[in-house]
Amino acid sequence: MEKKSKIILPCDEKCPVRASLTLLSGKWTLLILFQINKKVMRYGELKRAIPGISEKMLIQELNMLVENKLVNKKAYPEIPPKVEYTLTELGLKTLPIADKLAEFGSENLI
Amino acid sequence: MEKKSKIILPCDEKCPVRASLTLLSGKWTLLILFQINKKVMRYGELKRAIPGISEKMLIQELNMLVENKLVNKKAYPEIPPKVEYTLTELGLKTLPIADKLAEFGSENLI
DNA sequence: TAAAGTACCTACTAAATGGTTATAATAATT
DNA sequence: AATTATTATAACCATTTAGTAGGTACTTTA
Repeated sequence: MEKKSKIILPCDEKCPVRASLTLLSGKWTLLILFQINKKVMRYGELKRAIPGISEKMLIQELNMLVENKLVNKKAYPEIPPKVEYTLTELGLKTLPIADKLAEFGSENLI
Repeated sequence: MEKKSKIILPCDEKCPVRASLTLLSGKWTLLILFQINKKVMRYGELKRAIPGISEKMLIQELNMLVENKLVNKKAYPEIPPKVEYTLTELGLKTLPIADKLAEFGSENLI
């Protein structure tokens, strides 16, 4: 009698999907990256581009993304203040993920 | 004097990225779909495949995925119980998203 | 004189997520 | 005879995440 034991390789902390999700799995994260995209976006523009997000979440996520080097922040010492956000090289590399989300959404959900 | 007004198209409830994220943005969701992949996975196998997830979250997410028709559930009326999970056609269509997450993770995070 | 716009920050509340323990029923293993 | 394995559900509390409301400091517009 043979033992049929299925080999399961557990996805631990080195699993690439898990690592990506640790960084990107928030409710708003990928949407913000997608909205910035290849553009230069100011804080207020992003706020208007993403109706429904609270100012707190937007600034919190932007700060997180800057910390994790997905987004560049350029502040001008002017009054009224002017701050521009762009994607870093690393941030640009998340766009294919957002593109797949967009593809799945438009083909199956909308 | 010209007015430079940048046109911003707000991403509302019909934005495909948003619609996808509403369904998939959880911390574990895409990881579970990725683990099931093209296989037939039992509850216990998934539990071992995703170390760190609590039983509660796993069953909660599986129920949600079944409800949203991304996952099929086949329960055998046996004792001890045996339940098999597979991806539906719709669920299979989320795999490209997980693949991009895996790609991003292995190239930039690991 | 008042309101609107700019990019935030802080305190508080609400919701989502996570963890633990207990329960079920029965076959196979120790 | 007791333990382990199986797939859940339910109750409870702790923690994390998200949302709400208000304020700051200054300028321009009405």
